Amino acid sequence: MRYPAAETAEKHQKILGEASRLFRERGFGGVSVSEIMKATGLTHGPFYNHFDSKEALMAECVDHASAHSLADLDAATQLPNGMVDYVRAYLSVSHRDAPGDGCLLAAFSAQTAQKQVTAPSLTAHMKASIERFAKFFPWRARKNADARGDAIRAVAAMTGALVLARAMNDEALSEEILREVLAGIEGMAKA
Amino acid sequence: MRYPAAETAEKHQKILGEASRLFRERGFGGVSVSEIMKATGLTHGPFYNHFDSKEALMAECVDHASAHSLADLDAATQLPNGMVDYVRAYLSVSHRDAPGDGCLLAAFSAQTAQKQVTAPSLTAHMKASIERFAKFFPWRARKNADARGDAIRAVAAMTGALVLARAMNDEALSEEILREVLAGIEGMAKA
DNA sequence: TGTACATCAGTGAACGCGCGTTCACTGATGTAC
DNA sequence: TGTACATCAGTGAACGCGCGTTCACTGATGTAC
Repeated sequence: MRYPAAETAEKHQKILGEASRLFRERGFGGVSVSEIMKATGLTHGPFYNHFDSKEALMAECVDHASAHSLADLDAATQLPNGMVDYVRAYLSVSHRDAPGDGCLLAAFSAQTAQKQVTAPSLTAHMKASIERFAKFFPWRARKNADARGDAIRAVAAMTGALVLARAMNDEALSEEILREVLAGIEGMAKA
Repeated sequence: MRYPAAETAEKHQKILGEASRLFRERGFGGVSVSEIMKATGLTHGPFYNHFDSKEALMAECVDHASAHSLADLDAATQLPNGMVDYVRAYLSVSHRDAPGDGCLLAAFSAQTAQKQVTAPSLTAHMKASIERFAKFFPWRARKNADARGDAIRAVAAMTGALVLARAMNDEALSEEILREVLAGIEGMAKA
């Protein structure tokens, strides 16, 4: 049956949101179109009223996650101590345990089978993250400061720590990874 | 037909080697049992003469890759400057472009759908890597040196850099990530 | 304002396909005598 | 040493299943008059 015009756009966003969450939790191959539509509260048929294919959805999901994530990062740049707090939240147990709402670099970077679909957005997101960190993280002042290099090192260490912490089945080690990498980045900030 | 006894063990190893390579290149879900057996030079049927299931093969593959990888790392600990050379090779373009022979932490850590199967081996591999780095990497001497913390930071940064470098579609940025993270770790070594 | 009709998102059965897995069969190898 | 037979890894067709995708149909909404 025909539905109110406003609902169509809403449902498109609902599908995107659910898919973005599920894909980050279980990977692209680990979630079926039917499952995404069920999470949205619909049957699988109308999926193709909204997206051309599962692959097209994946691409939109990476962009969707990137936009939300960058909004959080941009908010952090405007707060006093916001960037350090951002890193603390990134390397927290709660972020580790909530991949569905979490970092897209950690969730999608290793999905090599879909690199063709994800690489453009992941690359753009990486560039944006490096820029925000280079400009807004309170690097400890020093001669010839290399803010961009430090930003890359911080982002790589954060992503690696999160991915590794999620993969461990030893809680103490998992938390130690998060804690030690956090300490290293905090050490790069002004006292 | 029946085959010489020695060939059976050889074929088991051949399957393991091919699967270990393919899984690292394309992920567990990106490679079928048939494809692995074809790479081994057989039809898919006898797979079950060697392994109980695809899942059992995955578990053996992670162990197989870990054993080979730790052998390389242990060799590096015995050479003068071996650990720094190991990090250089790890953060090289050739390692980035050869995931099939490369780091299992980078290849398997983000395969969250298979965590139950991979976590024990990945955790053991992470612990072994941290220990080797803490003990054998030539950390710049200082009071109250925190070798274990430094080792964790180095391994996390290396893994993150490799995963991110592989996910980028911008060659200059990809190489910059490898180069900057390498510079950071080299800076932690004695001059 | 009221009526007749076109629209189109949602339904749910169906499609072809490739997957992991099974199995009856083959036939050279290893073994018993 | 020679013969008869049991072994069992490999073959390739077949299985059930869930996947991504398609489609004829439904029926409340929006529109034309």
